[in-house]
Amino acid sequence: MQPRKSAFSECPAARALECVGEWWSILILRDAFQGFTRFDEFRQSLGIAPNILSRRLAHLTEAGMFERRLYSEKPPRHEYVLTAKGRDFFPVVVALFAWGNTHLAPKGEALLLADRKTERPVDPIMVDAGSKARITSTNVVLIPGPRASRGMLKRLASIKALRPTAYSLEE
Amino acid sequence: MQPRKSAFSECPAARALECVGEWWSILILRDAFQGFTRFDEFRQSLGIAPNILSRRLAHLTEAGMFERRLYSEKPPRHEYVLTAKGRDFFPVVVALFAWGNTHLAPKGEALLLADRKTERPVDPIMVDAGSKARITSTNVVLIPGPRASRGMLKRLASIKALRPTAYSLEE
DNA sequence: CAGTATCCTGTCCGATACTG
DNA sequence: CAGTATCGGACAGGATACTG
Repeated sequence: MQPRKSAFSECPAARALECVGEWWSILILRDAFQGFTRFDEFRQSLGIAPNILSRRLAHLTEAGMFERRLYSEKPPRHEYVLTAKGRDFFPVVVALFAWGNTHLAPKGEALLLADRKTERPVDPIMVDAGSKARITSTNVVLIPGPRASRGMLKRLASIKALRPTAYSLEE
Repeated sequence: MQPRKSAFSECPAARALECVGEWWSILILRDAFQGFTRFDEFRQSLGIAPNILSRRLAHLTEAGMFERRLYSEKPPRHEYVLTAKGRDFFPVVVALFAWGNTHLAPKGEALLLADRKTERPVDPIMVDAGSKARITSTNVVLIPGPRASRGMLKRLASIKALRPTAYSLEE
């Protein structure tokens, strides 16, 4: 991820990408969610070059997604443990996973997500925590938050004026 | 995104990244969800170089996220309309957005997601469509799907043997 | 086992100029 | 307005060799 100066680092999604925008970052996190914590576990699982893994791990640690923790004194050995921030990234991976399974699985899924206890497959969707209403591109909008800048307010106003059914291809 | 040969393109999340792994792709989609459809709308909104925008738009169109549709005969003008596949990507953007707002907002959010009708902020979470149970990294696992390969089965077995509470940093 | 050190290639991206 | 053409730079990622 090159440094980005776009006015749009005001958008949380854009900021998120500055954190995990590299290809491998997300896959490393995916494996971390499976319980992987060690260098070689990641390396073998991903088939990634060690220098690259080292770089990405360092970056993710710096970004506060992992904590590097000593698990053996001699020889000194570290493991990479997800922080709260890292763990909270889970929905992103799940969303990506679900989308991939629906739209990119070449005739049938190779992998499914399942409840840990019942082992029954789950079908992940986004809902509002309060109302439990499903969140889709048609029923939510962006609104200014407490720290919205002047420019952001203007932008949001102009968006409101947009043809709202732009994404109504074939429906 | 360089071509990846890792055995792990078997994972839907990895395949998804081959589709939208570039930085701009997701931001373009984000804007598309706001109702943007035209070249210059994207260009101005993102502050992206036209050649790059052209490339990304072509790639996303090829990947089946957008459909390029003629909206004016003379002069010939195209707009980029989200397909069903593209629209289904929304949860990923929302998840990214929510995570960014929680963990990267420097004292207060500039933007919030809200219900389109009531304009009340929503708090996006992942749940199982059936049971409505919340999906977290601790209560779901990967299981083999109908098309799981031999290698995948072996891999999943080995994961099961992993210390299951690896991500229990400070909790 | 857990990395670091080098070298190399690809390409993503930025800037800019130009066209119907 | 909606792009294409060209050039250059930065860096992610690959391959490989080496260390405690």
